[in-house]
Amino acid sequence: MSNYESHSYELVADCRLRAATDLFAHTWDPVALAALRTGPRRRRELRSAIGGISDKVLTETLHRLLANGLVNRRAYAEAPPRVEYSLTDLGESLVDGPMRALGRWTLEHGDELFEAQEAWHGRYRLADELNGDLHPNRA
Amino acid sequence: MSNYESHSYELVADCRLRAATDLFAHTWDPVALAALRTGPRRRRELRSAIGGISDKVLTETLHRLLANGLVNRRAYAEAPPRVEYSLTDLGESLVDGPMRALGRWTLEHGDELFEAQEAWHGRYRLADELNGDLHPNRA
DNA sequence: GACGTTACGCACCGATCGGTGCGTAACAAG
DNA sequence: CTTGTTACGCACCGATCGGTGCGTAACGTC
Repeated sequence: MSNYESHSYELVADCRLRAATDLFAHTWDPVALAALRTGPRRRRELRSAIGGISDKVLTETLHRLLANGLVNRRAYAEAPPRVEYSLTDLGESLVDGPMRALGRWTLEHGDELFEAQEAWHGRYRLADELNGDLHPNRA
Repeated sequence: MSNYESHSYELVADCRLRAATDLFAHTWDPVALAALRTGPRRRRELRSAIGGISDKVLTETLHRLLANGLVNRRAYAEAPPRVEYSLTDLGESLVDGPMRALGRWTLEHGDELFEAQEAWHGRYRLADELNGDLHPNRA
């Protein structure tokens, strides 16, 4: 972070982009946000709506979303406990801005993505391609 | 993945969204894509343009982008070696679709995000808030 | 012949990520 | 009085992530 060469400034300074992409860095964070797009949900509802997340990780995920100001938390003094999570204004702007754009992209280009992944699938390793491509005088 | 309750179907089936967010899951992948938005670049140029990435991780990053069909790789049989990376059509569609949306969001709401993060910063831990909020009859 | 450059590979390492399992405080229902 | 429910916490664990350091094949330069 302390080394600024001529070129590096362009993207290191664009850390604002990283601040945004980091919001998608953890597996379940975007899914949890998407699960909240229809309105407030209790913790238990979220768990089943997401499907496949562990209890501990759900806590961590919600903690991050709270820390990033993307969701609100309301606890009611009832028994059994009742806690509702909902999107903040900031969270909503993220969901129906960039995340909706991601959704559209997946609808339009998802097949291409899957085809590309399938086409690669183990058949080429970088080393192999290198030895045939960069050093063709071998063999 | 084998357990389908009533609610879970909604989002587990929306794994297409996860397929997209997973493209942003690794720290440097989106940065590398952004670095290629202006045209083809040699590996060394990318390294300094990105700034802060290690040599090994750059290799892994490019390998993933290749495997996902987001970038092309062209090797010239020269010495010293010369390899150029560029965006595929799929990669370009991702960059100037969702990634540009992310960029716009950061420009508009980046400050709110940073404020929220700063406001949280260590002052509240979830456990503390819980003991004051959910169990107010204590103390 | 020693040296530098480029684009890698490989061994090793600490930190983080996500998962499992178990405990708990509060109350309501049987 | 035992059992169930909810929303957590905590200890532990294997896998993955990103970083460091070192080696190498090919060739041009001095």
